[in-house]
Amino acid sequence: MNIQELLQDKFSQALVTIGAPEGSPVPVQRATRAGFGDYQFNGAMALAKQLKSNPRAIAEQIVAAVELDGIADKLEVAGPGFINIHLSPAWMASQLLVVSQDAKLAISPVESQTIVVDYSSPNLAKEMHVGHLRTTIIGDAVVKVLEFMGHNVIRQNHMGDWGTQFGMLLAHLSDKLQANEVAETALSDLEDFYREAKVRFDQEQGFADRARDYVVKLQSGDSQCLTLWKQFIDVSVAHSEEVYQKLNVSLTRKDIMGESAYNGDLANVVAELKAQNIAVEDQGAQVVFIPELADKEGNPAVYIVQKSGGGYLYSTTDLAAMRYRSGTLNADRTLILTDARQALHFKQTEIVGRKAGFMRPQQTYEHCPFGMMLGSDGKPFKTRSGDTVKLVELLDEAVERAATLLSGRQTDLSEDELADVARKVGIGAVKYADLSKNRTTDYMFNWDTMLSFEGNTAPYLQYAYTRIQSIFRKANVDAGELEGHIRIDAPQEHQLALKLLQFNEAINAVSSEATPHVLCSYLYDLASAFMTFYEACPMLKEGVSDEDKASRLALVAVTAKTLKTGLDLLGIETMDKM
RNA sequence: GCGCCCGUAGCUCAGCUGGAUAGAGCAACGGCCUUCUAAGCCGUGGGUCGCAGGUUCGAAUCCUGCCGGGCGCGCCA
Repeated sequence: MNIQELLQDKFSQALVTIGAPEGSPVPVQRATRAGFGDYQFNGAMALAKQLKSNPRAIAEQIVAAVELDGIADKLEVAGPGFINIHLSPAWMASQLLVVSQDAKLAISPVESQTIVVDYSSPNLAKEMHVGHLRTTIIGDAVVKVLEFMGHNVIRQNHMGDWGTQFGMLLAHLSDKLQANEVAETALSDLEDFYREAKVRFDQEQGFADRARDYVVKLQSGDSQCLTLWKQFIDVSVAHSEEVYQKLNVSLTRKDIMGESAYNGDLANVVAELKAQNIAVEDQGAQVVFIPELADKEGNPAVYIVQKSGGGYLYSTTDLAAMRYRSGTLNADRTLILTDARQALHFKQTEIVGRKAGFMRPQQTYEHCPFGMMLGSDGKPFKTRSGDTVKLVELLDEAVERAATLLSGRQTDLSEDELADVARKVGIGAVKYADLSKNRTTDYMFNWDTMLSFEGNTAPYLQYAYTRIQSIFRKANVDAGELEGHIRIDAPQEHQLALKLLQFNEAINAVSSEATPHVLCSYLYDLASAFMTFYEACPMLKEGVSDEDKASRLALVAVTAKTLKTGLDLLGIETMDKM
């Protein structure tokens, strides 16, 4: 249980005591500014209205009734009837002791669920570009947080490895191999390869027909065609694995469940929809009419599950995926991280799938949308030459910039250590820049913002961590062996301790809303509270009492542990020196 | 035309289960290193929270209507 829940519990009991109507809200929230305590209870005003009484008098009654002995030092009624809650330093210290002794930082236990997270899902026909960054790293952070909380998480990399464009690519690859090229070489640059194939498709006589022929053969399981397809997929998957590795993302080959995996089930999906009279034939295609999404004239939305030519669409694949996740994987929740343009599609898929019984009512289907990446001109992000920016290139540039910055600094790090720090700082900066935003609308891509190392950035958090490690080195202590006698005295110690105890609240928010940016801003606040503490509360300087030193080292040890845990969950690496 | 999302400081963004004087970072300006690592700290300036109504003791947050932008609406994914 986190502090907020604990206080809500206490206040809701107090409300019963003073005879408040049943079901009255219990608005406990973090204090909005310094001087208003640590938390506040804001329910007195609304209650006074209902009870036709004076809000300050109600607040006084609640203060008298609430049992916070040992938890809060002081409760004060302020303004129209706010109750400001000042937590007891001794209680906070005792809570920190619990946190410091628990590997999971005393994260509140939850009922373990099976949660499927569909993320990254690149199109294998092309190289991963900056547009894939969001789904990949947000998804990975969400997955790690859920696992940290004790859930059974199943990653699903729903790769785009199937579809009409592969006909063109396979025809082109086939020719390359005929000319004795090796697949790896031919596909070393997927963008170039795609462009070449496209040019031939548009211009070369007979090529388009061959391409279409390949699609049919592929989907009907022609073995020669499948071999060719498999070669292409292998090389392309290797490309994305290179990116995953650079990004420090936890996806592996066993998490791949591409569109092709559902190919054999698509006919069943349509047959079942037809059998249930959910899908009907219209203009030669198999469609589902969705009255729930009708326009004002009553025309239902149309959801096509099979083309008039017999081909299947991504709607069919997503229904098959839904059924697989619900049935075979037995998911309590399914989270799908894609860009916002697909919102309607997933809304429709859910309606149709539920109607068909492809998932159980209590299972959730949660589309987690986000905006597209735009250039500074407000248009979809492209390089000057009009290409998309490859993810690998962005990452390499980030590491290079970090290395340049490092080379200008005084350091006792070896070459290898410098390279390692540059990598962690560069990659961390890129990830944090994206993870820390929660826009469902489009957002601007900016090299300088993305590769910035100052202010609210990953290096700031990494730097806070290394400062603590540096203290431990100088003090010659092992953080794990510190005695936990924390005494909270200075206001900077109080703020830092408070922040540490709120880790729980941040984690909960990430898991329920799939919003890692809450964790980012929590960690930034924490690092910031530490920096302030660091300036104000010396540990190893002359004149510091042994007692202060021990207490502050212990406090800082919990800080380091929390920072590291939080950054790990975000997929951002820490280091001892930088 | 209908639907979804959005409009907060010069820029990029938090805040939106309604709570006190709307917050960060960058940019600008002024301080702080013979150092518990200045990738830092402290401070100053900067906002009719798109506009107008409504609900409320209280609205950036909820409701309605406008204005502005993005996206989506039958055989791409």
